[in-house]
Amino acid sequence: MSLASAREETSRSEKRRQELVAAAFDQIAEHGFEGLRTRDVADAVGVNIATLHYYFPTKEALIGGVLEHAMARFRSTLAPHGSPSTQLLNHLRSVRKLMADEPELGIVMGELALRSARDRSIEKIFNQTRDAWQSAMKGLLRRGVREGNLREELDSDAVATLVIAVLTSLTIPPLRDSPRGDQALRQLERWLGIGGR
Amino acid sequence: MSLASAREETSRSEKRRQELVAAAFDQIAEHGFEGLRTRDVADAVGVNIATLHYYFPTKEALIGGVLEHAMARFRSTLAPHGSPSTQLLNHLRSVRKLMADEPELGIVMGELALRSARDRSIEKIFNQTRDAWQSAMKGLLRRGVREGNLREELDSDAVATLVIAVLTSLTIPPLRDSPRGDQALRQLERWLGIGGR
Amino acid sequence: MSLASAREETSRSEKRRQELVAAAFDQIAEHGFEGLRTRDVADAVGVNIATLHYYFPTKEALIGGVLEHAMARFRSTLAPHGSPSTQLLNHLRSVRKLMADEPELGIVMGELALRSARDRSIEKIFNQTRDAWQSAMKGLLRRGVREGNLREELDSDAVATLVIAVLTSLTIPPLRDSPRGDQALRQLERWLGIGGR
Amino acid sequence: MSLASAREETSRSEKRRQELVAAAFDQIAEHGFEGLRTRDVADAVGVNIATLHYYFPTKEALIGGVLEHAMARFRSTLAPHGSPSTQLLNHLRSVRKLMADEPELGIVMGELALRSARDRSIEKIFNQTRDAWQSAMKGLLRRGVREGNLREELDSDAVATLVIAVLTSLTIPPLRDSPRGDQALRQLERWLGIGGR
DNA sequence: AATGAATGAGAGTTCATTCAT
DNA sequence: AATGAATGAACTCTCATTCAT
Repeated sequence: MSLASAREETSRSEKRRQELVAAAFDQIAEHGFEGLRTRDVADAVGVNIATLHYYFPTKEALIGGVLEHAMARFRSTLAPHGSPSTQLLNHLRSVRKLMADEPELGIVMGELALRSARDRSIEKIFNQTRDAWQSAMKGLLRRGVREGNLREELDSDAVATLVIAVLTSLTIPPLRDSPRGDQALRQLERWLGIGGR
Repeated sequence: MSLASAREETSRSEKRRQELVAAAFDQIAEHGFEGLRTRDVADAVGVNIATLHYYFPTKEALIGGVLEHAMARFRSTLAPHGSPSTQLLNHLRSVRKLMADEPELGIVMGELALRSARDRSIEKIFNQTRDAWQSAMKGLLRRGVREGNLREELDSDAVATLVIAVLTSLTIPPLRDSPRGDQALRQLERWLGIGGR
Repeated sequence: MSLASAREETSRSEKRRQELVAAAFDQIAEHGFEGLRTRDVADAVGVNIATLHYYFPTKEALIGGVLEHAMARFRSTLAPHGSPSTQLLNHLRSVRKLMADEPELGIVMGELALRSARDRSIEKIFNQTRDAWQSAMKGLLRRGVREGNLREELDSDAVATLVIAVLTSLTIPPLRDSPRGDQALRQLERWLGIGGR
Repeated sequence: MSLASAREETSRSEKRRQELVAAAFDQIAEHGFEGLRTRDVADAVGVNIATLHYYFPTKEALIGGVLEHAMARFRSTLAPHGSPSTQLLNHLRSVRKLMADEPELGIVMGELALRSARDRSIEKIFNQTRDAWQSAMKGLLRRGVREGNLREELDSDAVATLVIAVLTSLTIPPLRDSPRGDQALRQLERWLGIGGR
């Protein structure tokens, strides 16, 4: 087998893994963990249930794949550029946009968040992501104050926490779909002194 | 059977219903909807599984009971008195206290919130509660502004939404247990101009 | 419910347990442990597979029931009366008869014996039975020598072991069905000086 | 391809077959037929499961290989030399030694013996081996009597059967590991008038 | 000669629900 | 009002076997 076809082989296999993860993701978004059935996942991809177990030995392993996928999808929103206040504004709006465009991601994150209370491996990854988010946010706020883009009196740590709290609440159904999410964010922007109007 | 014993009979029956609901509530808090088993609920109360079905014909009916119970428990926190800004402060703190003292309620509310995306009957009750909360909050803020306890420029509707968003985020694991919940709330109080310090 | 019907209830339940054990016994006799399927056992009794699990939570528990049953069936052969040499002769012949009349018991004992090498709980019960058998046999031989029914020079312990070895070998297919089993036993009787001819 | 390399190819292929048979043998010894998994066999040899099926089209075929292997291993013990009584003694002791040194062989023979009740092809080979063994033993005894090494009154056929029965019982767990196996054999030697103390 | 990927059939086990008592 | 017994339908996971490469 040539190197090229070996690479092809690898990617074909990896593709199947991702198809399965994507299908599982969709199932969770639609029916919750409560309604996640390995057979439905396999059916959605069009493979036998045994094939699913060939890639993911247990349901738990499949969920692990979904966790990774969701986290990666979410983290990709955190890449910032521009002045601190612009970055902050962009971040708030891109998270909001992400939740509006892909409500499934919000649902799955919510399901994972709840599950993190019962599943150590999920909890660990969740905490890591949250800490990274928190310190990125804090650094952004601090730089904003230093560069004069944000109000002086602002306590970067507490505000970072509050901002994350508000963004997190966007994943919860009552706020996700309604225009209230936008409303809450705009008020936050006002208090932060960014975003105009 | 005398009227008295009939009433007794009824209340004894009602007590059993509530025991079952409480046990189901605990199960959901500990294992999520994913891990809710009617048999475990019956065992926890010490009755036969068939007895549970005598009181709640289906699992859904039992979950309905839990929903009612959780909502009632939560709404009881919303009864305020004192000046608007004091009321607001009290409300923020009592919700925070409730989440700290009874984390199970937060978990179950979270589980129900997620389920509301899939279950019309839950969604309906959730929306009602949210709307009642929102308009109570809005009224409070408006009165606060009118009476001079709160800043003039405050847009009562947007702020009400934001406050509810922050309070809601307290039910989510990453914020529930850590001191960050308090941190976020204190920052919110500062922005609202209540709570001193 | 009256005491009588309670007793009836108990025995009806016990009866079902025994039906299931008997069916499992038959399956093992016919197909070995290798071919033991809980579904077939349930079908043989005419109940749903879930009913089987109502009585025996796991397959292992069912096998435990079969073990008990087989052992009890076997031990019932050990009840002796008459003079020692008569008892000994009776014992040899009744074990042989048991194996000839109920070859299934021999097969199942063989399957259990092999499994005892891998399963501590089976091993334990097997060893107990063997020890009880060994000491009963030894006592019988010793009394036989003392009462003059058996040769003086006989080493009761070694002979007891040998007798048990020969009887045990009767459960193994090559000796079980053929007339060779009888032949071996008759030779043993001759050496023991019992059984005439 | 030259003749030499063709032969090499064949023998390399034969070697792989034997590796697989040996691995299957070990699996049966450790887990019984009940726990024999073709995948484990392939893994033990370090080849893909599909490779196993290249050499043995079905699991039955693999078991056939194990049967042959076990029988060959066992028959090799039956080659005797010396005077009849010495040969007999050697035979008893070498069988005992074989069982003590390689208990796996005993286990696998036991598993095969049980399976012979259900599998015609195993039964056939088992009967052949047993018959060969029986007539070799009988001839040995007859010659022993003729040459004055063994007691006159001895019925060679019955005694041969008995000896084989005792040796067979050595493969069964309760007698295999304990010192009782030796005890039984020594008593047998005493009755045969060979081996002395 | 060897492999990765895939599968059909079936394994033991679970669970909400029912029903006679 | 309460129970023991029973069940249908499903669930996750397993295994011998196949096939394209």
